[in-house]
Amino acid sequence: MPTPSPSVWLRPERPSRDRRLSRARIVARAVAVLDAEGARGLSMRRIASDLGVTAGSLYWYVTTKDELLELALDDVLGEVVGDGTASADGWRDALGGLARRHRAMLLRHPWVLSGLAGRPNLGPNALALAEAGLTILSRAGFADGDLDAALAAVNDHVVGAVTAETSWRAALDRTGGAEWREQAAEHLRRIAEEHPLLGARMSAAAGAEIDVDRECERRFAFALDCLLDGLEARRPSARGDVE
Amino acid sequence: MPTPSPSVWLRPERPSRDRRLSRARIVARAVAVLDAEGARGLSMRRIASDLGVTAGSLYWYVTTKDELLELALDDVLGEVVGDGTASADGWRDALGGLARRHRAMLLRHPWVLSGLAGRPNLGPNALALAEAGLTILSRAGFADGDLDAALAAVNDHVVGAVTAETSWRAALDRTGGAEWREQAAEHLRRIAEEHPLLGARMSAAAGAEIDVDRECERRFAFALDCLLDGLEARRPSARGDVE
DNA sequence: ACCTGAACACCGTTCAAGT
DNA sequence: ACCTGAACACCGTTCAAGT
Repeated sequence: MPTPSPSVWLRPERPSRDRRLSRARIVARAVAVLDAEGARGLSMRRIASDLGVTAGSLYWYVTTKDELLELALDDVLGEVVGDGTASADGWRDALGGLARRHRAMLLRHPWVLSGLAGRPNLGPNALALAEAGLTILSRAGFADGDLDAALAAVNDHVVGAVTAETSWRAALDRTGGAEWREQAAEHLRRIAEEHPLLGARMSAAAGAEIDVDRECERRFAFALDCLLDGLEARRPSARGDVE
Repeated sequence: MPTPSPSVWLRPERPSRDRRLSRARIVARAVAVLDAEGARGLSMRRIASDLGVTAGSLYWYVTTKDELLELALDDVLGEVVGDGTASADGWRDALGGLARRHRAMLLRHPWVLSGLAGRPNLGPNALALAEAGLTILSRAGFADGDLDAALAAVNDHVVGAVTAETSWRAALDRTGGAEWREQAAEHLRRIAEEHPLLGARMSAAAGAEIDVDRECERRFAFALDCLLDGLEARRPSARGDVE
């Protein structure tokens, strides 16, 4: 505590500029490392050395690496709820846009998915994202249990789709090397024998030299349209829907 | 140690003699440890000591811990494709049943989700599961790109829904202790202030002392029904649909 | 209050050496 | 062929001690 003074306001703020560290700086560095090198590249020691500090000092701001990951998760979730949220579009476009921005964020930070599973997710940005979705759906007429279920349906599709996409990309990255083309082709032949439909789909994809980006977007939009159609059919009323 | 390759499945297993270890025994032990203690509890040294062997010896059968996780993943995927697959039900019940068994498996082995994201998934059971889904949808009349997209839609929903469920459970487990009831209530009050809709939904859930199992099942079925409705609407023809 | 330095109890992986 | 034992280069976390 600094020397006492007649009033807090007569004394300048604590010399906080001397602090080399802060929770925000640590989280920002963690996100940068995760983006650049994935979950494997992240260690407390790495973050500390990037910040010119000892590993132990991080624990002054963060109780555990797990907690740091929770903070990093919520940090990037902040990218989803943009200013486009309050648009006056119909509920379909509004919710679809939210889902697309959510997906885009997960593709920018794929490490999020590897930590989402068993981890609680109650940060301010996660809550704001949920509120944004609930607002759209509530205006569209959903309430009570259907409101929860409708939002969950769209959110779950986003994370499921991006999970599948990153898994597909990982497989392509590893078999993409020229050294493995022969092996991969042989493996594909075997697959086609035992699994005719799958083999046909895989060779169709290989033959068309498919653009993975576009194909993933197409599948994402397909299921999203199915879901939104389903929600539309179950939409009870149009309270607040001025259109 | 075997030569590295892009995926375990592109390389035959090492020939066998009488030996204390085998790939199957190692994978079985890994799955058991993962089920009992989660991904954190798994280490090469732990598996080795469980099998009465040194850590280094595992590398005779497996090139890397990552590859072992690929094998463990496919191992539990084998639980999904049961004998019920070839039932003569309509395509809706058949596909829905497959999705439900998939979900049940993921709930039994929640560690799968934390490894699904960046990992290739080309094991025999993953392929068999895909073929089963393609068979159902193909008989229902889907073909080409819609066939892929329809299967992806259902699969993605399964993994997204279980991801959300495990995350919810993790949050409940941590705030469930009696010491945190006060803190949690205060936090909920704050949430309700800034996020009225979310706050309302959360206190509705808390007030009803909601059964998480049932609620998760309900949401899962809700979105699944939306998807199946959407697929039905997009179903081009009924080739092979004798009904 | 904030950070260092060293320590503790772990990791995955490699590899010569044994059998 | 299969496994040991020891080593290497890491981890997350704690904590007395400094400033």
